[in-house]
Amino acid sequence: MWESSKAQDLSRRERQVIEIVMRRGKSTAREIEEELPEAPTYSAVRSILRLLVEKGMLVKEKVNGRDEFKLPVPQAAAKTKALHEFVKNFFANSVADAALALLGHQKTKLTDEEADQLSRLIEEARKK
Amino acid sequence: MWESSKAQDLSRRERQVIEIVMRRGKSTAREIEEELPEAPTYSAVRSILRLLVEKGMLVKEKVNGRDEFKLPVPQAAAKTKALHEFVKNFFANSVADAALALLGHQKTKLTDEEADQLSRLIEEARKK
DNA sequence: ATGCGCCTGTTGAAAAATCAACACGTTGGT
DNA sequence: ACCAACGTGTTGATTTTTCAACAGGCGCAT
Repeated sequence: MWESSKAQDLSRRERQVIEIVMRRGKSTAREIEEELPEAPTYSAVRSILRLLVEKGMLVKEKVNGRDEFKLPVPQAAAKTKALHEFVKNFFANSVADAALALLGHQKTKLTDEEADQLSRLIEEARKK
Repeated sequence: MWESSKAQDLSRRERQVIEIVMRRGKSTAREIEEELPEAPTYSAVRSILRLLVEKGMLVKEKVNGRDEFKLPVPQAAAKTKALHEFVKNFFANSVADAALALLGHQKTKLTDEEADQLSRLIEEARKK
């Protein structure tokens, strides 16, 4: 009977914490404390983590008697979902526009493997 | 002496408003009210807008005696910047990973023109 | 010109987020 | 087994955010 908790509803600190966990895959409270901008006390970090667990945005797991925090879904899937959510919000859901903004006018360099993979995906997505 | 105001520092409501303006390019308070999830009163929306202007995150402009709100920088640039910020936070700054997540495993369809543009960008980014 | 409807800006109350202090439990070294 | 250091969970105070009520202004139709 608790809420589904959209990312939209997260507060500033909660968002920052989720981002760290998304990037790292899993984290201890101490690691999050170290990465948080304007980091508060360790104790405060714990409070935020507890709230996120209550909201179902993170799951807590004992590892060697210590707490580790992870996303309730596989990291890769969560990141992909977040990216598409972002594209929906900022690029009116146009994946093409977003991809162009991502790859265009940039000193981005791709390995041959990456470039080949992307080319293949593009051909698959090309409308018949 | 005023703050630089990173997107990181925005509160939940402020973020929602900025996203709307990013997507629309410009907005009146009334338009924002209509798009906000769990919309509060018009008056409350105005309060949030005023704060955002004070922080320099939005600029206010009189159009026909009415207020319109825009980003202080061109919309396209702001969106691209936000996207790269996102990639930095969620994909450890790997544009390639993000692009793969964006285009991969998706029912995304690209027009020939879009596909051609993207292919060209990829070849430009391919390491020599 | 007058009134009506909408827009505007200010203020302070209500709610939420943020934070740190504290008490307690656990680990690990000696 | 002991102690110190560190991890944990709870609580309540402080700060920030969120919100709506209100007072006044502007445009527009009559």
